[in-house]
Amino acid sequence: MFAVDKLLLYSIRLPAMGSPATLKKISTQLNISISTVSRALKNHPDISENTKRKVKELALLMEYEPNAYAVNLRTNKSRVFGLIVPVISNLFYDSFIAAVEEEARKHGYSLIILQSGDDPLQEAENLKLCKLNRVDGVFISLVADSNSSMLYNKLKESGTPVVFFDKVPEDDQFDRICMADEEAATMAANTILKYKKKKILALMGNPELSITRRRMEAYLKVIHNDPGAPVVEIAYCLNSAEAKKTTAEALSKKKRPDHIFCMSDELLIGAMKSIQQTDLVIPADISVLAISNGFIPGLFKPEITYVETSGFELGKLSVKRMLENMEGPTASRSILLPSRLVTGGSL
Amino acid sequence: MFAVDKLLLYSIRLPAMGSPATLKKISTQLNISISTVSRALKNHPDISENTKRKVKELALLMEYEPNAYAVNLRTNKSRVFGLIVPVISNLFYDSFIAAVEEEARKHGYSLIILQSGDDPLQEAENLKLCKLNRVDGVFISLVADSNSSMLYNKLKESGTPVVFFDKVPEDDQFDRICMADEEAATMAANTILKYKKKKILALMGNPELSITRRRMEAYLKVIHNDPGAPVVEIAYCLNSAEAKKTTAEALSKKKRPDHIFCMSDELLIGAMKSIQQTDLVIPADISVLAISNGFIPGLFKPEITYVETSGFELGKLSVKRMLENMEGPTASRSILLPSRLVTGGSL
DNA sequence: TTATCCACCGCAAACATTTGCGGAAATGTT
DNA sequence: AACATTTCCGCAAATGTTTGCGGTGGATAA
Repeated sequence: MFAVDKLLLYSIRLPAMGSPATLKKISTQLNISISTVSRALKNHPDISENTKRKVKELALLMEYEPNAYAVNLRTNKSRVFGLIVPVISNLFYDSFIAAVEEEARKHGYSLIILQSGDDPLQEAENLKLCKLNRVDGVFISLVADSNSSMLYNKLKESGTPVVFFDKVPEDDQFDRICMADEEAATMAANTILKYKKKKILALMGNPELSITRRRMEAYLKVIHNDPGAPVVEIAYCLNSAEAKKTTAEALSKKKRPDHIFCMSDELLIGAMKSIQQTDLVIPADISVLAISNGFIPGLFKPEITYVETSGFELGKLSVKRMLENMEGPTASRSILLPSRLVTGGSL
Repeated sequence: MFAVDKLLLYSIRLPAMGSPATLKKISTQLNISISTVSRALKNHPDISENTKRKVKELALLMEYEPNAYAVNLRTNKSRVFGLIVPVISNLFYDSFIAAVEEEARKHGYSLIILQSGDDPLQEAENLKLCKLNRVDGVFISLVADSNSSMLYNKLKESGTPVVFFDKVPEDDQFDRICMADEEAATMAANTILKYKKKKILALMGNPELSITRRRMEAYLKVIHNDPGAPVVEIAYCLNSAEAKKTTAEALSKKKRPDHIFCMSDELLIGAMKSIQQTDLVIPADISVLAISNGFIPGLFKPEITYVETSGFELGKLSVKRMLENMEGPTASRSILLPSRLVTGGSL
């Protein structure tokens, strides 16, 4: 922590001389070889304690920090993950990102974030950017009609692990981390059945996505299995605005629904906007149930009952899986994150 | 697009042999020097069209992509920006991040994202990570009691531009991009004065932050300048929960406020939760005005009137400023993003 | 014929680091 | 004293790319 050779201290042109300190600069100051400095800094047993001490002290003094690029070039590792999402500004993804960042940093990894903006071309470009930046692994949630399968196949073959999350490919030869969609939808359906509703408006997302199909099928399966099953009207909405419009139309019909199911936060927002524009009272006139990340439902009065899909948890799981991949090659796995019912006052 | 020498085609062990293609591999295949390949690929005038053609075709065939690390090591540029925020999962920051990603990518930059989690130590660590990753520039929004000034001074001295946004230091020798806080607060104050309110509860954020002080001072200045000024009770709340508690207490007093001003989305959420738990009607019994990113106010019924502070716009501005810095050293600047009033039904 | 010039290309250093190998000195063993 | 072992360290190659500089061969001009 102190006592660098005094003579040395004076002979050194102290801080930033040629700016960033390098192994070479340290080595010439100390009149030893570069490799010795390198080894001393990483406690290689070949180096004497005495030398180590000197080197470390000088390194501290000169504020030496290894040049990541040189290290990466040599070792072919970057300690950086790529993270590709359709959009960043989204309640689910941003909590996912937050979790990944938090977990990754604990293990010394940083994060490069790319958004694909629902554009398969940009998604492909993002994959290339990941390759170009030589990331050690990539997390990706696919855009709807993504067709970059060759691309991530190639990535995988080249030894870069790919972990899919949320919007995942059908192909089970990949690592896939997602919500237990069937379970969540089943839970939602079972819950609403208890309330003996007559007519359900079920707002579903993009029908091209497997996540939508899984949730819908599970939902319908439960409902249709019930003897006194309510009528279910399925409506596919790509975004909040469509959900709002669809809801408004449904509510203005004479035989309006007495329950609305929303398979995502986005759709919930749209539905609520329309409900708020009527005089209908929740839950007396109409009840609402959603699958949600948990933030939005709590903003309304009454708070909306929802089946939780935690982006944060999913993120932590994804990192865990990625780290397993970093240890060495493993068989691909599909992991489902269980969900739970959070009761508000909307039923 | 075709017609690689046929002989060549056969002599090449086609795709991934030693996996990633390099200049060297191309050069040996073609029996020319590495430098020629390098120059051919970047259209250096010294290289004949013929050679260029051959090189490019083979490069395509072998799926050559330059190794970013080697390039960075050589050129000392990474084409990566660092972006440090207190938290990612936040309506303001995530739209900011989205904008920065979008703009940065247009100019060939990628983004490394770090969150400091309101911890000055982690903020310092993040700064170090940026240095370590040799980013070409860093965007940073400070945590409350941040004291990393030496750190970003050092970064700046070492030639890495730093652009502060939102939560910026007092020191005007840095680039600072933020909302026109005075203007926004003044606008909010002037707006509410028209409504002849008696008692205002003003929810303010962390008093340690200059952003809070600026907004508060401007707000109070306008109010106190009015002859029939309403009483203003200032309450500092660090988060949504505190805002909720504070509001609840205020509303339960006999002389309850007839207007609530929230200087941020977070505080608005807390306030609304408490209002919703009463029978008070907005705007008849109590009116609400916020400074907001724009998403939250639209969720309520009636929609909350707010002064907009767009994270998205701020992001675009920040990148623009950063790119100016990339051109060469410039004098530090402070940029204010003007705000506008968005009228809902809460007044 | 010789000087000049241009078009084209290769050599080698440089960037910062890691690592296998080998070597000198010091110490230990007969 | 001769040999073996251990301790400690340096040499040099390797990673992939960029770039200043120098060199070759051919054409044109003097």
